[in-house]
Amino acid sequence: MELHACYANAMQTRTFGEMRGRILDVAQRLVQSRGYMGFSYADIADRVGIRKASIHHHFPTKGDLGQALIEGFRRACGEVLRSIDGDARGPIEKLRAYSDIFAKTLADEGRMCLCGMLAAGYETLPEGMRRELVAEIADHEAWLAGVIREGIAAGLLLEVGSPREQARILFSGLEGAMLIARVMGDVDRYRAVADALIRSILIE
Amino acid sequence: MELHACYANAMQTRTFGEMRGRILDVAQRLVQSRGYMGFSYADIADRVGIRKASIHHHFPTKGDLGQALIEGFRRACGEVLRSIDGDARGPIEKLRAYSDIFAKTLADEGRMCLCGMLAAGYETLPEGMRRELVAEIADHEAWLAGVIREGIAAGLLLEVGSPREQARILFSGLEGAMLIARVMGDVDRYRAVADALIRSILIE
DNA sequence: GTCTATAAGATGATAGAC
DNA sequence: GTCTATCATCTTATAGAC
Repeated sequence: MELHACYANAMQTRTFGEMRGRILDVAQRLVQSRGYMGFSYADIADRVGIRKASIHHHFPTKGDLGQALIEGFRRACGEVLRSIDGDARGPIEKLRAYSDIFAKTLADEGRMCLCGMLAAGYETLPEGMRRELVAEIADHEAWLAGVIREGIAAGLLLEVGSPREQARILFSGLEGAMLIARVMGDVDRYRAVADALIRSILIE
Repeated sequence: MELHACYANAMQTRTFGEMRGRILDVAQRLVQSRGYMGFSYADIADRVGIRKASIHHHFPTKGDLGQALIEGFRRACGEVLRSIDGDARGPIEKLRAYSDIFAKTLADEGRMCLCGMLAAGYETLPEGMRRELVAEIADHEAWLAGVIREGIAAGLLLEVGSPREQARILFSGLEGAMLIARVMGDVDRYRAVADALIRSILIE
Protein backbone atom coordinates (compact mmCIF):
# COMPACT_ATOMS: atom_id res chain seq x y z
CA MET A 1 0.00 0.00 0.00
CA GLU A 2 1.37 3.36 -1.01
CA LEU A 3 1.66 5.39 2.16
CA HIS A 4 0.56 8.73 0.85
CA ALA A 5 -2.44 7.33 -0.97
CA CYS A 6 -3.49 5.58 2.19
CA TYR A 7 -3.04 8.62 4.36
CA ALA A 8 -4.54 10.88 1.77
CA ASN A 9 -7.69 8.98 1.10
CA ALA A 10 -8.36 6.46 3.82
CA MET A 11 -10.34 4.66 1.15
CA GLN A 12 -12.64 1.86 2.19
CA THR A 13 -11.75 -1.08 -0.03
CA ARG A 14 -14.64 -3.37 0.67
CA THR A 15 -16.14 -5.66 -1.94
CA PHE A 16 -19.56 -4.14 -1.34
CA GLY A 17 -20.06 -0.53 -0.43
CA GLU A 18 -17.99 0.84 -3.30
CA MET A 19 -20.03 4.06 -3.59
CA ARG A 20 -19.72 4.62 0.14
CA GLY A 21 -15.96 4.55 -0.23
CA ARG A 22 -15.99 6.91 -3.19
CA ILE A 23 -18.13 9.39 -1.27
CA LEU A 24 -15.79 9.29 1.71
CA ASP A 25 -12.83 9.68 -0.61
CA VAL A 26 -14.25 12.79 -2.27
CA ALA A 27 -15.49 14.20 1.04
CA GLN A 28 -12.06 13.86 2.56
CA ARG A 29 -10.42 15.80 -0.25
CA LEU A 30 -13.06 18.50 0.11
CA VAL A 31 -12.51 18.78 3.86
CA GLN A 32 -8.76 18.91 3.37
CA SER A 33 -9.06 21.87 1.04
CA ARG A 34 -12.12 23.75 2.35
CA GLY A 35 -12.87 22.42 5.82
CA TYR A 36 -15.90 20.67 7.30
CA MET A 37 -18.12 23.75 6.98
CA GLY A 38 -16.81 24.48 3.51
CA PHE A 39 -18.33 21.60 1.60
CA SER A 40 -21.88 20.41 0.95
CA TYR A 41 -23.68 17.32 -0.29
CA ALA A 42 -24.01 19.16 -3.60
CA ASP A 43 -20.21 19.36 -3.92
CA ILE A 44 -19.90 15.63 -3.39
CA ALA A 45 -22.77 14.85 -5.75
CA ASP A 46 -21.09 16.87 -8.52
CA ARG A 47 -17.80 15.06 -8.18
CA VAL A 48 -19.06 11.53 -7.58
CA GLY A 49 -21.77 11.63 -10.23
CA ILE A 50 -24.91 10.87 -8.21
CA ARG A 51 -27.64 13.12 -6.83
CA LYS A 52 -27.60 14.79 -3.43
CA ALA A 53 -30.48 12.69 -2.13
CA SER A 54 -28.61 9.46 -2.93
CA ILE A 55 -25.79 10.45 -0.62
CA HIS A 56 -28.27 10.49 2.27
CA HIS A 57 -28.85 6.78 1.60
CA HIS A 58 -25.20 6.12 2.52
CA PHE A 59 -24.87 8.82 5.17
CA PRO A 60 -28.22 9.99 6.56
CA THR A 61 -26.76 13.20 8.01
CA LYS A 62 -23.63 15.25 7.42
CA GLY A 63 -22.61 14.36 10.94
CA ASP A 64 -22.72 10.66 10.03
CA LEU A 65 -20.52 11.35 7.02
CA GLY A 66 -18.05 13.37 9.09
CA GLN A 67 -17.93 10.71 11.77
CA ALA A 68 -17.30 7.91 9.24
CA LEU A 69 -14.67 10.08 7.61
CA ILE A 70 -12.58 10.70 10.69
CA GLU A 71 -13.01 7.15 11.98
CA GLY A 72 -11.83 5.73 8.64
CA PHE A 73 -9.00 8.22 8.58
CA ARG A 74 -7.89 7.26 12.04
CA ARG A 75 -7.84 3.58 11.10
CA ALA A 76 -5.87 4.35 7.93
CA CYS A 77 -3.37 6.46 9.87
CA GLY A 78 -2.89 3.60 12.30
CA GLU A 79 -2.02 1.35 9.37
CA VAL A 80 0.36 3.92 7.94
CA LEU A 81 2.20 4.30 11.23
CA ARG A 82 2.50 0.53 11.63
CA SER A 83 3.69 0.35 8.04
CA ILE A 84 6.44 2.90 8.77
CA ASP A 85 7.41 0.89 11.83
CA GLY A 86 7.77 -2.14 9.58
CA ASP A 87 9.60 -0.49 6.70
CA ALA A 88 11.88 2.22 8.08
CA ARG A 89 15.39 1.25 9.13
CA GLY A 90 15.64 3.40 12.23
CA PRO A 91 14.03 6.18 14.25
CA ILE A 92 15.48 8.97 12.12
CA GLU A 93 14.20 7.34 8.94
CA LYS A 94 10.81 6.93 10.62
CA LEU A 95 10.59 10.63 11.39
CA ARG A 96 11.57 11.47 7.83
CA ALA A 97 9.04 9.05 6.39
CA TYR A 98 6.36 10.58 8.61
CA SER A 99 7.24 14.12 7.60
CA ASP A 100 7.32 13.07 3.91
CA ILE A 101 3.69 12.00 4.02
CA PHE A 102 2.70 15.55 4.95
CA ALA A 103 4.88 16.92 2.15
CA LYS A 104 3.21 14.64 -0.40
CA THR A 105 -0.26 15.60 0.80
CA LEU A 106 0.69 19.25 0.45
CA ALA A 107 2.15 18.68 -3.01
CA ASP A 108 -1.10 16.97 -4.06
CA GLU A 109 -3.29 19.99 -4.87
CA GLY A 110 -2.18 21.92 -1.80
CA ARG A 111 -4.18 19.79 0.57
CA MET A 112 -3.92 20.33 4.30
CA CYS A 113 -3.64 17.49 6.80
CA LEU A 114 -7.15 16.34 7.73
CA CYS A 115 -6.31 16.68 11.43
CA GLY A 116 -5.12 20.24 11.08
CA MET A 117 -8.09 21.23 8.99
CA LEU A 118 -10.59 19.73 11.42
CA ALA A 119 -8.62 21.28 14.29
CA ALA A 120 -9.16 24.75 12.81
CA GLY A 121 -12.89 24.10 12.50
CA TYR A 122 -13.07 22.40 15.89
CA GLU A 123 -15.88 24.57 17.24
CA THR A 124 -18.05 23.79 14.23
CA LEU A 125 -17.72 19.99 14.60
CA PRO A 126 -20.34 17.69 16.15
CA GLU A 127 -19.34 16.12 19.46
CA GLY A 128 -18.44 12.70 18.06
CA MET A 129 -16.01 14.20 15.57
CA ARG A 130 -14.39 16.31 18.27
CA ARG A 131 -13.72 13.28 20.41
CA GLU A 132 -12.29 11.33 17.49
CA LEU A 133 -10.06 14.24 16.50
CA VAL A 134 -8.62 14.54 20.00
CA ALA A 135 -7.96 10.79 20.03
CA GLU A 136 -6.32 10.93 16.62
CA ILE A 137 -3.96 13.73 17.63
CA ALA A 138 -3.10 11.77 20.77
CA ASP A 139 -2.34 8.72 18.56
CA HIS A 140 0.09 10.67 16.41
CA GLU A 141 1.84 12.26 19.35
CA ALA A 142 2.13 8.94 21.14
CA TRP A 143 3.64 7.31 18.07
CA LEU A 144 6.12 10.17 17.62
CA ALA A 145 7.04 10.02 21.31
CA GLY A 146 7.72 6.30 20.92
CA VAL A 147 9.99 6.87 17.94
CA ILE A 148 11.83 9.66 19.74
CA ARG A 149 12.25 7.46 22.82
CA GLU A 150 13.68 4.77 20.57
CA GLY A 151 16.06 7.31 19.02
CA ILE A 152 17.26 8.52 22.41
CA ALA A 153 17.82 4.96 23.61
CA ALA A 154 19.85 4.25 20.45
CA GLY A 155 21.99 7.33 21.08
CA LEU A 156 20.76 8.94 17.86
CA LEU A 157 18.50 11.70 19.19
CA LEU A 158 18.99 14.45 21.75
CA GLU A 159 16.89 14.38 24.88
CA VAL A 160 15.67 17.94 25.38
CA GLY A 161 12.62 17.83 27.57
CA SER A 162 10.59 14.62 27.65
CA PRO A 163 9.96 12.56 24.50
CA ARG A 164 6.29 13.46 24.92
CA GLU A 165 7.11 17.15 24.86
CA GLN A 166 9.43 16.69 21.89
CA ALA A 167 6.66 14.81 20.10
CA ARG A 168 4.24 17.67 20.70
CA ILE A 169 6.71 20.20 19.35
CA LEU A 170 7.30 18.10 16.26
CA PHE A 171 3.64 17.33 15.58
CA SER A 172 2.35 20.86 16.04
CA GLY A 173 5.39 22.19 14.19
CA LEU A 174 4.63 20.04 11.17
CA GLU A 175 0.94 21.01 11.25
CA GLY A 176 1.82 24.69 11.46
CA ALA A 177 4.39 24.38 8.70
CA MET A 178 1.77 22.78 6.44
CA LEU A 179 -0.80 25.44 7.26
CA ILE A 180 1.52 28.32 6.41
CA ALA A 181 3.33 26.73 3.45
CA ARG A 182 -0.03 26.07 1.79
CA VAL A 183 -1.00 29.73 1.98
CA MET A 184 2.40 30.89 0.81
CA GLY A 185 2.07 28.48 -2.12
CA ASP A 186 5.43 26.83 -1.51
CA VAL A 187 5.86 23.19 -0.51
CA ASP A 188 9.61 23.75 -0.05
CA ARG A 189 8.79 26.03 2.84
CA TYR A 190 7.19 23.05 4.54
CA ARG A 191 10.15 20.84 3.72
CA ALA A 192 12.66 23.36 5.06
CA VAL A 193 10.80 23.73 8.36
CA ALA A 194 10.20 19.99 8.71
CA ASP A 195 13.87 19.20 8.04
CA ALA A 196 15.00 21.84 10.53
CA LEU A 197 12.66 20.47 13.20
CA ILE A 198 14.02 16.96 12.74
CA ARG A 199 17.64 18.11 12.46
CA SER A 200 17.24 20.07 15.69
CA ILE A 201 16.96 16.87 17.71
CA LEU A 202 19.64 14.91 15.86
CA ILE A 203 22.87 14.18 17.73
CA GLU A 204 25.91 15.96 16.18
CA MET B 1 -2.64 50.29 24.60
CA GLU B 2 -2.90 46.81 25.99
CA LEU B 3 -1.18 44.52 23.52
CA HIS B 4 -3.46 41.59 23.64
CA ALA B 5 -6.59 43.67 23.34
CA CYS B 6 -5.13 45.39 20.34
CA TYR B 7 -4.07 42.19 18.68
CA ALA B 8 -7.25 40.45 19.65
CA ASN B 9 -9.67 43.00 18.41
CA ALA B 10 -8.03 45.44 16.04
CA MET B 11 -10.81 47.76 17.12
CA GLN B 12 -11.40 50.92 15.13
CA THR B 13 -11.46 53.71 17.66
CA ARG B 14 -12.74 56.53 15.52
CA THR B 15 -15.01 59.25 16.81
CA PHE B 16 -17.56 58.45 14.13
CA GLY B 17 -18.16 54.94 12.85
CA GLU B 18 -18.57 53.39 16.27
CA MET B 19 -20.98 50.70 15.06
CA ARG B 20 -18.62 49.81 12.25
CA GLY B 21 -15.92 49.12 14.82
CA ARG B 22 -18.24 47.03 16.99
CA ILE B 23 -19.23 44.92 14.00
CA LEU B 24 -15.61 44.33 13.06
CA ASP B 25 -14.82 43.48 16.65
CA VAL B 26 -17.56 40.88 16.90
CA ALA B 27 -16.81 39.52 13.42
CA GLN B 28 -13.18 39.03 14.32
CA ARG B 29 -14.01 37.01 17.41
CA LEU B 30 -16.38 34.88 15.34
CA VAL B 31 -13.75 34.24 12.68
CA GLN B 32 -11.19 33.37 15.32
CA SER B 33 -13.43 30.70 16.79
CA ARG B 34 -15.38 29.41 13.77
CA GLY B 35 -13.59 30.61 10.64
CA TYR B 36 -14.66 32.83 7.77
CA MET B 37 -17.19 30.30 6.45
CA GLY B 38 -18.44 29.58 9.96
CA PHE B 39 -20.20 32.83 10.76
CA SER B 40 -23.05 34.77 9.19
CA TYR B 41 -24.56 38.25 9.33
CA ALA B 42 -27.19 36.77 11.63
CA ASP B 43 -24.50 35.81 14.17
CA ILE B 44 -23.16 39.35 14.19
CA ALA B 45 -26.64 40.88 14.38
CA ASP B 46 -27.43 38.75 17.46
CA ARG B 47 -24.32 39.82 19.29
CA VAL B 48 -24.19 43.48 18.29
CA GLY B 49 -27.90 44.11 18.75
CA ILE B 50 -28.94 45.38 15.33
CA ARG B 51 -30.68 43.67 12.42
CA LYS B 52 -28.94 41.77 9.64
CA ALA B 53 -29.92 44.33 7.02
CA SER B 54 -28.31 47.14 9.01
CA ILE B 55 -24.95 45.42 8.79
CA HIS B 56 -25.12 45.70 5.00
CA HIS B 57 -25.21 49.48 5.45
CA HIS B 58 -21.71 49.30 6.98
CA PHE B 59 -20.41 46.42 4.88
CA PRO B 60 -22.40 45.88 1.67
CA THR B 61 -21.07 42.33 1.17
CA LYS B 62 -19.44 39.73 3.37
CA GLY B 63 -16.33 40.12 1.24
CA ASP B 64 -16.20 43.82 2.18
CA LEU B 65 -16.46 42.91 5.84
CA GLY B 66 -13.74 40.29 5.53
CA GLN B 67 -11.48 42.68 3.68
CA ALA B 68 -11.94 45.46 6.26
CA LEU B 69 -11.36 42.90 9.00
CA ILE B 70 -8.01 41.67 7.77
CA GLU B 71 -6.84 45.13 6.74
CA GLY B 72 -7.66 46.50 10.20
CA PHE B 73 -6.03 43.50 11.79
CA ARG B 74 -2.88 43.97 9.77
CA ARG B 75 -2.67 47.62 10.80
CA ALA B 76 -3.23 46.70 14.44
CA CYS B 77 -0.57 44.00 14.28
CA GLY B 78 1.85 46.52 12.85
CA GLU B 79 1.20 48.75 15.86
CA VAL B 80 1.65 45.85 18.24
CA LEU B 81 4.98 44.87 16.72
CA ARG B 82 6.21 48.48 16.85
CA SER B 83 4.99 48.67 20.42
CA ILE B 84 7.02 45.56 21.34
CA ASP B 85 10.03 47.11 19.63
CA GLY B 86 9.57 50.16 21.84
CA ASP B 87 8.90 48.38 25.13
CA ALA B 88 10.93 45.18 25.22
CA ARG B 89 14.45 45.36 26.58
CA GLY B 90 16.10 42.98 24.12
CA PRO B 91 15.51 40.42 21.37
CA ILE B 92 14.78 37.56 23.74
CA GLU B 93 12.19 39.63 25.60
CA LYS B 94 10.69 40.61 22.25
CA LEU B 95 10.24 36.98 21.25
CA ARG B 96 8.66 36.22 24.61
CA ALA B 97 6.33 39.18 24.38
CA TYR B 98 5.30 38.08 20.90
CA SER B 99 4.66 34.51 22.00
CA ASP B 100 2.70 35.78 25.02
CA ILE B 101 0.19 37.56 22.82
CA PHE B 102 -0.75 34.24 21.26
CA ALA B 103 -1.03 32.65 24.70
CA LYS B 104 -3.40 35.38 25.84
CA THR B 105 -5.53 35.07 22.73
CA LEU B 106 -5.76 31.33 23.33
CA ALA B 107 -6.60 31.82 26.99
CA ASP B 108 -9.42 34.21 25.99
CA GLU B 109 -12.21 31.80 25.07
CA GLY B 110 -9.87 29.47 23.19
CA ARG B 111 -9.55 31.78 20.25
CA MET B 112 -7.19 30.94 17.42
CA CYS B 113 -4.88 33.49 15.81
CA LEU B 114 -6.79 35.25 13.02
CA CYS B 115 -3.98 34.50 10.56
CA GLY B 116 -4.00 30.80 11.31
CA MET B 117 -7.76 30.59 11.11
CA LEU B 118 -7.89 32.39 7.77
CA ALA B 119 -4.96 30.27 6.58
CA ALA B 120 -6.97 27.10 7.19
CA GLY B 121 -9.89 28.50 5.21
CA TYR B 122 -7.63 29.98 2.54
CA GLU B 123 -9.41 28.34 -0.38
CA THR B 124 -12.75 29.75 0.74
CA LEU B 125 -11.50 33.37 0.92
CA PRO B 126 -12.11 36.04 -1.73
CA GLU B 127 -9.02 37.12 -3.66
CA GLY B 128 -8.47 40.38 -1.76
CA MET B 129 -8.42 38.60 1.59
CA ARG B 130 -5.97 36.02 0.28
CA ARG B 131 -3.54 38.71 -0.81
CA GLU B 132 -3.82 40.52 2.52
CA LEU B 133 -3.28 37.29 4.44
CA VAL B 134 -0.12 36.46 2.52
CA ALA B 135 1.16 39.98 3.15
CA GLU B 136 0.34 39.75 6.84
CA ILE B 137 2.20 36.46 7.27
CA ALA B 138 5.15 37.98 5.45
CA ASP B 139 5.03 40.97 7.86
CA HIS B 140 5.19 38.72 10.91
CA GLU B 141 7.99 36.60 9.54
CA ALA B 142 9.99 39.67 8.50
CA TRP B 143 9.62 41.17 11.98
CA LEU B 144 10.66 37.91 13.63
CA ALA B 145 13.63 37.59 11.28
CA GLY B 146 14.68 41.11 12.26
CA VAL B 147 14.51 40.32 15.96
CA ILE B 148 16.45 37.09 15.43
CA ARG B 149 19.08 38.94 13.40
CA GLU B 150 19.37 41.42 16.23
CA GLY B 151 19.73 38.58 18.73
CA ILE B 152 22.46 36.92 16.68
CA ALA B 153 24.35 40.20 16.33
CA ALA B 154 24.16 40.69 20.09
CA GLY B 155 25.55 37.21 20.69
CA LEU B 156 22.33 36.12 22.38
CA LEU B 157 20.82 33.79 19.79
CA LEU B 158 22.19 30.83 17.84
CA GLU B 159 22.48 31.10 14.10
CA VAL B 160 21.14 27.84 12.72
CA GLY B 161 20.15 28.43 9.13
CA SER B 162 19.27 31.97 8.08
CA PRO B 163 17.29 34.31 10.35
CA ARG B 164 14.53 34.15 7.73
CA GLU B 165 14.39 30.37 8.02
CA GLN B 166 14.47 30.57 11.81
CA ALA B 167 11.64 33.08 11.69
CA ARG B 168 9.56 30.74 9.54
CA ILE B 169 10.13 27.87 11.94
CA LEU B 170 9.13 30.01 14.88
CA PHE B 171 6.05 31.55 13.27
CA SER B 172 4.64 28.33 11.88
CA GLY B 173 5.60 26.54 15.08
CA LEU B 174 3.60 29.01 17.17
CA GLU B 175 0.61 28.80 14.80
CA GLY B 176 0.66 25.01 14.91
CA ALA B 177 1.03 25.00 18.67
CA MET B 178 -2.02 27.24 18.99
CA LEU B 179 -4.04 25.11 16.60
CA ILE B 180 -3.36 21.89 18.47
CA ALA B 181 -3.43 23.28 22.02
CA ARG B 182 -6.88 24.72 21.36
CA VAL B 183 -8.27 21.32 20.36
CA MET B 184 -6.59 19.58 23.27
CA GLY B 185 -8.12 22.21 25.56
CA ASP B 186 -4.85 23.09 27.23
CA VAL B 187 -3.17 26.50 26.95
CA ASP B 188 -0.13 25.16 28.81
CA ARG B 189 0.54 22.89 25.87
CA TYR B 190 0.94 26.01 23.77
CA ARG B 191 3.17 27.63 26.36
CA ALA B 192 5.40 24.56 26.64
CA VAL B 193 5.90 24.34 22.87
CA ALA B 194 6.42 28.09 22.49
CA ASP B 195 8.98 28.16 25.30
CA ALA B 196 10.82 25.20 23.83
CA LEU B 197 10.93 26.83 20.39
CA ILE B 198 12.41 30.01 21.82
CA ARG B 199 14.80 28.18 24.14
CA SER B 200 16.05 26.10 21.21
CA ILE B 201 17.70 29.16 19.66
CA LEU B 202 19.03 30.66 22.90
CA ILE B 203 22.81 30.59 23.41
CA GLU B 204 23.79 28.32 26.36
C1' DG C 1 -28.46 54.47 10.46
C1' DT C 2 -31.78 51.36 11.47
C1' DC C 3 -35.84 49.13 10.49
C1' DT C 4 -39.38 45.66 8.00
C1' DA C 5 -40.13 43.04 4.15
C1' DT C 6 -38.58 40.35 0.69
C1' DA C 7 -35.88 38.07 -2.73
C1' DA C 8 -32.92 34.27 -4.86
C1' DG C 9 -30.17 30.71 -3.95
C1' DA C 10 -27.90 27.20 -1.08
C1' DT C 11 -28.17 23.74 2.58
C1' DG C 12 -29.21 19.52 5.10
C1' DA C 13 -32.85 16.49 4.98
C1' DT C 14 -37.30 13.45 3.78
C1' DA C 15 -40.96 10.88 0.97
C1' DG C 16 -41.95 7.88 -2.28
C1' DA C 17 -41.49 6.04 -7.26
C1' DC C 18 -38.50 2.97 -10.00
C1' DG D 1 -29.37 2.24 -4.69
C1' DT D 2 -30.67 5.91 -7.26
C1' DC D 3 -33.91 8.98 -8.78
C1' DT D 4 -37.39 13.27 -8.76
C1' DA D 5 -39.82 16.26 -6.03
C1' DT D 6 -40.28 18.76 -2.12
C1' DC D 7 -39.29 20.76 2.55
C1' DA D 8 -37.87 24.13 6.16
C1' DT D 9 -34.25 26.75 7.14
C1' DC D 10 -30.37 29.59 6.53
C1' DT D 11 -27.49 32.69 3.69
C1' DT D 12 -26.18 36.88 1.42
C1' DA D 13 -28.23 40.70 -0.40
C1' DT D 14 -31.70 44.59 -1.91
C1' DA D 15 -35.73 48.00 -1.64
C1' DG D 16 -37.85 51.34 0.54
C1' DA D 17 -40.15 53.35 4.91
C1' DC D 18 -38.91 55.90 9.15
